[in-house]
Amino acid sequence: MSDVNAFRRTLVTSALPYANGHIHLGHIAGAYLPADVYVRYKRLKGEKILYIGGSDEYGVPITLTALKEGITPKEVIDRYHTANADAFQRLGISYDIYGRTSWDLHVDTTQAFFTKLYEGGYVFSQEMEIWYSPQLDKFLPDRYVKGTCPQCGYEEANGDECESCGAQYAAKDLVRPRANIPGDTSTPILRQSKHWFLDLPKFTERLKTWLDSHPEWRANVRGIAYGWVNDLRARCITRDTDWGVPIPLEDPDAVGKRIYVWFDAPIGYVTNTRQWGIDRHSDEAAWQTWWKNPDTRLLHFIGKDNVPFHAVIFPAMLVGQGDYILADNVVGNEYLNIFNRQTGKEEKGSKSRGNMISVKWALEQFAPDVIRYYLCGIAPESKDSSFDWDDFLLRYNGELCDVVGNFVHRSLTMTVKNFDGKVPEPGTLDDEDNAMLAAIPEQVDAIAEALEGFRFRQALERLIDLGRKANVYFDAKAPWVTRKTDPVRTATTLFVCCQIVKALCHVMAPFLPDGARTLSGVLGVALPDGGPDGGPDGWNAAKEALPAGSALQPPQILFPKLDKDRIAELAEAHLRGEAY
RNA sequence: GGCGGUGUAGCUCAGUUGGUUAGAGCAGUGGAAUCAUAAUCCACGUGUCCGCGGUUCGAAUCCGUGCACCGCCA
Repeated sequence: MSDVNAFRRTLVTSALPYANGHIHLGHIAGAYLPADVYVRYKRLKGEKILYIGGSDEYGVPITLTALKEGITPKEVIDRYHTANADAFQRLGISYDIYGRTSWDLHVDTTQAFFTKLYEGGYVFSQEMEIWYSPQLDKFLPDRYVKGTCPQCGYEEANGDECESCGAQYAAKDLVRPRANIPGDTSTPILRQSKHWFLDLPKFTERLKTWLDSHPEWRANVRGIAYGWVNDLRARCITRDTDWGVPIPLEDPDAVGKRIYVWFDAPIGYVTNTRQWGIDRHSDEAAWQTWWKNPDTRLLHFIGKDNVPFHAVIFPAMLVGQGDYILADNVVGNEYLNIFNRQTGKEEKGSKSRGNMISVKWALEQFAPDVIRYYLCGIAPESKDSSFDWDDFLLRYNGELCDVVGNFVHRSLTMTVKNFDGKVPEPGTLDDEDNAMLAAIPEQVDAIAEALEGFRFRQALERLIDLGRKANVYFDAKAPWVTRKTDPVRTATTLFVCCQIVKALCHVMAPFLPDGARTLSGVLGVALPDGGPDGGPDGWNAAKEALPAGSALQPPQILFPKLDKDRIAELAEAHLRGEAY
C-alpha cells in the first residue's frame, strides 16, 4: 500500500461518458458524485488537486445513431456533449476541464500512445475475418451487423455480442447475419481485413506487481482486475470505420480504419489535462507534472463495467509509454438499480425499459443538493443499490431536512431573535457544553477519515450524526426554557450551537455545495476553494471557533422539505417512462 | 462452466487486526417537549450474524464446502 502522505498533488478522473445519450442518475451515483465530493473535500482542505472529465465521442454506436437519424456523427456528439456538460455543471460536478475526444489535440495524444506501443513491440497485426457489405462496398464493424446469437438463438444479437444472453463470439460465428444499416438489403459476407492488436500478455508481470502493491483497493475492483490479469489475451485496437483517430502507420491496410474507441477513450484523460494546461497556464508541458511525476497521486472513479479498462488495459498502455505513473487507486462502483413500486422488485436501469432517470430531468424537479444528498447516501460502493422514491423522500426529508437543516434553523433563529443578531458571549461552560464542543473535532475527523477511505455513504452518515448529537444537546439544554430565567445559560447554550452550525457549514460543503454556500453567507465564514495550486485549509477550519460577537445574517431554510404528493406524482411519471 | 462481489433486527445498513450480554438509523408502540422546515428528545429489540463442517480457550469476524442474489468472463 502506498503512503498517501508521500504525494504532493492528486489527479482525479471520472469515466468519460459516451456521447450517445444523456447521463442518468446511475452514472452520477457511481462515477461522478463520489469523485466530486472527494475533489471538493481536498480543495477545501487546500491540497493541490486537479479533476479531469470529458465526453467519449468516437466509436461505432455513435455513427449508427447518426445513420438512423440521418445526421452526421459530429451532430450526435455535439448534442450529447453539450447536454451532458450542462447537466454536470448544473449538478455541481466541478471538473477543472470537461473535454472532448473529438478535439484535434486528442489525435496527437492517441497517436503518440499508439506509436510508442508499436515501437516498443507491444502491437502486432493480424488478418481476421470481418463481415462486409457487397452493396455498400464497406466492412461492417461489430454493431453494423445483426443476426442470430449462436449461443441462445436471440435474433437481435449484435455482430460480436448478444445482449440477451451476454455471450461474446467471433464475427464469423454469427448466424444469419444481416446489415444493420438503413437501406442496405444485401447479405453480409466474410472478408479478410488486417487489424492491430495490443499484446497484453507482455504486461502481465508488471501489472501483477502493481496490483499486489494495492491491497487497500475495494474488493470488487481487485477481484475483477486479478481475474483479467491472470488470463490476459491480446486485444484488437483498430476497427473498420472512419469515425475515430487515424492509425499512425504508413501501411496501406491502415487506410479506412481507425483506432478502436476503447483504446483512445482513457487517453482522453491525458488529452484533457494537456488542454487544461494550455488554457490555464499557456503551458504545453504543464500536464506532464500530473502524469509523469511520481509524487502525483492518480485516482480513477468509475463504474464496475470500466474496471478492466482502468485497472488492467489502460495501465498496461501507460506502462508501455515508459514514463507515466500508474493509478494509486481505482475507485470502482457497482450499479444503481431502479426499485419498481408496482412490482416490488429492483430492476436494471435500461433505455428500452424506459425506467432511467436522466440528470437533465432530475434537475428540472429538484435542487442539486437534494439529488446529491440522496445519491451520495445510496452510492453503490460495495454492492448494487437502488433508487427508490419512498426511500428518497424518507432520507432527504427525514435526515437532511429534519435533523441537520432543522437544527441549524432552530439554533440560528433563536440566536438571532434573542441576542441581537450576533453570536452570544458564553458564560461558564459546564460538562455537557464541553462534551458537545469536544465532539465537533471528533466528528469532523471521522468524516475526513471516511472520505479519505472513499467511504462516501459513511461520511455522509457521520455528518448527519453530528446533527443528531446536536439535537440531543439542544433538547437537554432547552434554551427556550432558560431564556425566561437564565440569560447567561441561554447564551452559553446558543454559543455552543453556533459552533456546531459553523462546523456543519464546513463539512457539508463537499456534499452539499449550495446549502454550504448559503450558510457560509449567514455565518460570515469563508469556504476556500483551492484547486490545482492548493490553498488555505478550510476543512480543519471547521474546528475553529466562531467568535462571540460575530454578526449573523437572518437565517434561511437551507433544505426545503419535499412534498409527499409531488413525489408520488413524479414517481408515476417515472413509471410512465417520462423521466429520461 | 470458470471467476469476482454480496448475504447481519420488518426495511436500509455499521461491525477495524477473531475476545466481555452483536450495534445505528428508519418503520412500530408508549411518553416528554413546543425554540424550530408539524421539525425534536426519551423509553421499548427472545436477530439459528445464509446453511453445514473445521481451526481456536473463544468466530458475524479465519479456512473448507453448499445455497441464494448481482455481475464479469467463457
